[in-house]
Amino acid sequence: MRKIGNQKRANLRDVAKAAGVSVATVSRVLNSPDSVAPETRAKVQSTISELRFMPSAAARAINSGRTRFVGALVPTLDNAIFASFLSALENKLNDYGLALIVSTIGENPQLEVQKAQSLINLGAEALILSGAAHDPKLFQLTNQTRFPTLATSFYDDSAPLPTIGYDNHDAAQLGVQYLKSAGHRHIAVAHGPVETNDRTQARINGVQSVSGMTIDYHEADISFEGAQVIARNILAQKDRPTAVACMSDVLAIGLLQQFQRSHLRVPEDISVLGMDDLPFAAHTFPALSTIHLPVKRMGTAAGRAIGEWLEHGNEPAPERLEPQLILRESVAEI
Amino acid sequence: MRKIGNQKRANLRDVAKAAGVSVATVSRVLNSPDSVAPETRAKVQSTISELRFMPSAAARAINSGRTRFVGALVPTLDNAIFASFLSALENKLNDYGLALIVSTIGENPQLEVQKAQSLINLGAEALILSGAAHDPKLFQLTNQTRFPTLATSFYDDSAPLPTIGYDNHDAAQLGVQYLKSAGHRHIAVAHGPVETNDRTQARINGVQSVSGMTIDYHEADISFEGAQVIARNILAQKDRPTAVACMSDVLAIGLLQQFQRSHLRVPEDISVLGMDDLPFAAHTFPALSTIHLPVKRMGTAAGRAIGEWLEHGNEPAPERLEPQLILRESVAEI
DNA sequence: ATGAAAGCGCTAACAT
DNA sequence: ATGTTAGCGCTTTCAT
Repeated sequence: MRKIGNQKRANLRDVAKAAGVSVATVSRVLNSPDSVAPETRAKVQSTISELRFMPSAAARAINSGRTRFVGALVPTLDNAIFASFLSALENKLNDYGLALIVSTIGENPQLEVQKAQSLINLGAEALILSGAAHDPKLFQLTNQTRFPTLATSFYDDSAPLPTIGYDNHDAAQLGVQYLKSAGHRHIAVAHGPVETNDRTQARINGVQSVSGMTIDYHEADISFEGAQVIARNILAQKDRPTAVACMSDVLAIGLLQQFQRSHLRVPEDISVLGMDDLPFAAHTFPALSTIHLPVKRMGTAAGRAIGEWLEHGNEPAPERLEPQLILRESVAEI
Repeated sequence: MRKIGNQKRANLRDVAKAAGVSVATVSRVLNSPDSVAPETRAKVQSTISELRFMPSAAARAINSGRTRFVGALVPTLDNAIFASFLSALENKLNDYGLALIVSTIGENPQLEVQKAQSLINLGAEALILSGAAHDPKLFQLTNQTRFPTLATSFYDDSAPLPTIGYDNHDAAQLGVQYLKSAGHRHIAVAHGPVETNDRTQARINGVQSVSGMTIDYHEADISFEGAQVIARNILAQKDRPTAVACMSDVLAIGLLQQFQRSHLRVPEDISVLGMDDLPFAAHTFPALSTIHLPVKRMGTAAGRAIGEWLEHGNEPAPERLEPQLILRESVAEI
């Protein structure tokens, strides 16, 4: 038994004995107070606080089969996009009396399976995933057992899992179309690794769906170092594009800095468009024009979906959230 | 009982029956495989995977008294400082086979007590706090029961709890001293709310410890909006300071933008010094000089401390991590 | 309205 | 090396 310090934690029996009732009665005041006589209830409740009694979640779980927490798997916390999502998710979950436990998995599908496994072992009642690309084993894990699982950060109403998110294809298309309407005909696209990230792939498809543009593709890590590499390559070009569409704000902000450092003015000499709408994006100089991805709303929607699923058995319907063009100062009309 | 889909989850007894051994043997191959004959072990293991058996964490916890997860309470995830800390913490914890569950509490001490309570209810084996200011009830909760609790984000070897962190007083002092050595004699200090944040208070004390400076204090929310207000106030001054020391990078980055927007050059017209060293800080234009707070190392140290405490009973010693001056481009020597 | 008692899935003595 | 069995702290019938 786990004892902390000297006095071991009081349990149901201790309370029952001290209050002069049976354990069943104590359990009742905990779970259905109305079924207990007011006086009895009052006495039990006061004994509970006297003894600082706290029901054991484990013992509860073993009986009720409910742990009241769900797990989320995200690539990283080191990215405001996921952090915002998770904080909105946690808030909504709390409305349903559900706790959230977060695991980070990098971009490693194997690790994801493993962490999903431990989350389920731990007792998670549902899983919330990011993106569409997952190890098949993950689906074995969740699909076969019909384990409540939700995919986020993308929208696809024909996916094997319910999805809640924005359409990455459309988001990128929206950006490039805007660039086109602003008069740009030759642009660069800066994006992260395609191989390991399905959302990036979807965005590139969106870019390609816009006709009548000359487009150079630059792939690098989504990091400031990656941006540096891309900037160097763009700067070295003989026929330089008039704008660069970044598939991530981090890349855009990095480019902003690198261009200015090379005495290229943004947007006079070259335009930069981001994607994500990180908190910082509005506060760079010049302020970044970007595609806003509704991650807060996504977190709230995911929380509600899971809450309804677990508490009322309503299986979630796919939900599509619209990305939005945010015009600030980093793109010029030409 | 919780059953998912049709076939209820296999349990120890099912495995034992199917493998033709006793439940104890199955339990043994799970917990001390070496004590089981190789053949028996092999048979049991194969039955385990056939039946997709997964031990129930709750049942385990109830017996062993161990849940193998710890809780962390942070103000917010919407701040790279905490996100970095947590990801390092989680990594280190994983080395000890410990999982991390994160709760966000804003700047609300009441909420902190409440969330701490639910974490403990849930079965957390230890708690990791941020900062020094907590509701007394929190200490009742943890101190009286000698619940393993660690405080981070500040250092104080005489605190009631073991602390792992940097000295906020020294960090601020370091910054202002640098400004002084660079020739600045009249500076502004931009900081967040003092009332609700003990770390901010400590930093201000550090600022005040430097003599021979004229210092204007500007308090605002730690946000870009807050920075905007502070920038307006500084800009409106007749006798303008030559530098502003920000107690947070968010404030510094906001100021950078606001100053440039008002056609004030940084650092030629006014210097800006940050604190935190957010990932973005190196990639603003001009790049931000700042005080680096070793949050990654702090996360690792905290993870190790908790791991050693829980796994080997070694109570952690306070640990002091040094803040570090990072010279980039936003401060001029005059 | 309350109590007695049977488990839940597992671990840990204790036997063999 | 393996089995038997008594719990762990709680919820939940089923009686009363």
